[in-house]
Amino acid sequence: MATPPRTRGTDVTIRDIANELGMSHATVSRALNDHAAISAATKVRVREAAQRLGYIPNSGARALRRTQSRLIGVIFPDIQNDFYSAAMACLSSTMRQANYALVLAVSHDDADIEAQHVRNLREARVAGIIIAPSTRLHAATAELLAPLPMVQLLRRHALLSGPVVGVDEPRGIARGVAHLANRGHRRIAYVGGPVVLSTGLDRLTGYRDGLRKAGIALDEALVMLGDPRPEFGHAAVERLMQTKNPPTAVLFAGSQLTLGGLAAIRRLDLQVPGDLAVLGYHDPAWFAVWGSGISAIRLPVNALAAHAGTTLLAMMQGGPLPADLGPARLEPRLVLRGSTRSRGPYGVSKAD
Amino acid sequence: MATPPRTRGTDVTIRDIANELGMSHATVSRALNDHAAISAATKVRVREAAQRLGYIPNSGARALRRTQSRLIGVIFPDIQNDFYSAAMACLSSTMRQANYALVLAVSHDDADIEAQHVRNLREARVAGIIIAPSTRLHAATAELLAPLPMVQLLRRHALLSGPVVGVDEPRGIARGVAHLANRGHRRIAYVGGPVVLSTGLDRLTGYRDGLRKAGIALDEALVMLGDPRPEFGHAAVERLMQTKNPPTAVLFAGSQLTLGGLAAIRRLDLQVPGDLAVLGYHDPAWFAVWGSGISAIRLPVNALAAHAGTTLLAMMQGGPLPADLGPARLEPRLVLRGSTRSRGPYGVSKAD
DNA sequence: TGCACATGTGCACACGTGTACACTGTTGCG
DNA sequence: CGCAACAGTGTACACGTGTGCACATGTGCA
Repeated sequence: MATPPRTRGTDVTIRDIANELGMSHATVSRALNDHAAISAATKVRVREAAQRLGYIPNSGARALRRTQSRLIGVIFPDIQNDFYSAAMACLSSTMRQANYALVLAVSHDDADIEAQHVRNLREARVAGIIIAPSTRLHAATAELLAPLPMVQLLRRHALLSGPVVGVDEPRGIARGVAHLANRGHRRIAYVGGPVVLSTGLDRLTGYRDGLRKAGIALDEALVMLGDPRPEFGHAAVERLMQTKNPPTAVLFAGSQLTLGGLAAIRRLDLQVPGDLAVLGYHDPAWFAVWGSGISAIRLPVNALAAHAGTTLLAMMQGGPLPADLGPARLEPRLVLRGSTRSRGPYGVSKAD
Repeated sequence: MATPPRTRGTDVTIRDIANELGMSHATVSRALNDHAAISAATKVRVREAAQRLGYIPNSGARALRRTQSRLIGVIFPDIQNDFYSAAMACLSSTMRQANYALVLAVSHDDADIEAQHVRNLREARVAGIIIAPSTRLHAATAELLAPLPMVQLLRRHALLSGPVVGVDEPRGIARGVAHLANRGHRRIAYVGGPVVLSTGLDRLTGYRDGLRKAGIALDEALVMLGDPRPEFGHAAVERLMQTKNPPTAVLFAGSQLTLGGLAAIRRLDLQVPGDLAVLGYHDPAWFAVWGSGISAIRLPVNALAAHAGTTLLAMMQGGPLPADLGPARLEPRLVLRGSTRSRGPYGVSKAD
């Protein structure tokens, strides 16, 4: 040993490997990156030494050199929402297989928090972004995001560019309305999120379309719009049932709203579907076990997340997007359960 | 302009700012870091120029120099589980305020996937780890984690060191058993996860303790242990109710198990609590709206996550842990609802 | 005037990795 | 035998940031 091993107290570097094997760090670097100009024997020796010394590449340094990190930013308004947590699980698998790590930023639908997250993500030099933008996203945030490969998931925001991977919201809701109308309902209430949200507006549009097609006049008193949290769902149902001409069915355009609405239904001691039929959104797992089951407009969350992830990977490659990737508008599916069963005398009809 | 502005097509650096202001990049660096030896006037000029040019610090380069990143790895077995998604939301807030970003790794309770994640996290030079270790965590993974500041959340693993922030599992379950016994139940079934999991073992211990204190003999036929997913909960209930001496109450030691169990209960058309009382775990939001409500052993998830986060932050500071931080064993709380109401003739007793 | 001292800034190097270019040694061919 | 071609490796610099040290300037005092 001419020079004592470097004892910086920090990690093993390619220089340490080079010293160990008596060669230069350039050779080590090339060997580890499977460069063509390195002999197979050298590669084996280098890999073996790296293993033995416990070498762990420094991805920060690598990113600095390559001006390209292996991080992807995911910006969601609410990770406790079943849709987003399922999407996150799916994205995690997709991205892990491509050797990317996910940086999760929860915005709580607050534009200021979102702005701070975006700033942090840009400082970390993330290679791409998957975002369900907050309702009132700042223009400055949009500007900060503009240069990055980005896919919008479920929600879209006018200030953002890049492909949107979502569902045909109006059609999904309209189908739900049609289903309720077929069950004989004429007074169908709608409880939804704010129309400043793209999803909020699209779903409301679907509600109107559905009513029109069913030949039902829109009754403004049956439309409740507010923030998409359980509390509002609760308040909305209470207000709806207090009117002198209450609805016979209610469509919740969000799983959190459904949750709150069901609490009100329980508090008012209403029978489902006898007193009030319920159609939910997003179909979290517990919908299946609630009472005789809650019918739902189910979003294909896995397909959405997988498509968004694959699209982003393709965008980061830089080439043109393959035909089967890019913006997408998938179809929600109606899942029928007990909460919208026909209003027969005993509520027992199972036929559609 | 003596030299044309550098047009590398990449980001603005402190050198660009220095050129703009006719000073050296060292001064810019010090100004941005609020170094004492820089005049206030210079700091203002530098900040203003940084803002104007759209400078975004490169945290990778900064981490390289400081050998300290602003990333924290979070390793959870399942992000769709209400407990972990709630914990994630809470951690996200805590860490954002301390200017750390969270890298989320979902292990699906698979040691191989977990190992790959840990490897990636170490390559990213995360400053710390919050982990709910997988059941069969590899020894090599433990070794890879050893040098990092780390907090184990909810679950603990023998191969890992560092403080564990969890709950008093045996006590929580024992209280639940006591509650059921007080309601007159003598045949109390237990559906839980595998005992290789620390939580699985602790909860089973609590069940045994609870029975003993209530003077009830353990009936092995009423104990169902398997993997903690809904499917097993479903199968467990079906098997329990097929026996010639079925239980009158069942305690699910996991929210996913409860979900599956309720599906079976619905399928067998059992009345709750008339035919079978149900006590759940984790208390996700929908427990409150299911039927007349599902009683639950509620984990203080926000307190747990906040404590884990704060503890990790303190550990990363490097100093000794303050007295109020470090390992913790919080108390679960019993939340009583309709699913464990007294078995009176009409099941109407609301007392206790 | 000469010196000590405080204040503010620049120079040069370091962090770990990747790569253009130069260099060495070997082989093939005229 | 001389030279070109080639494989394999080393040297040197770059990526963006932080910091020890030296240096310049200004002030107060002997």
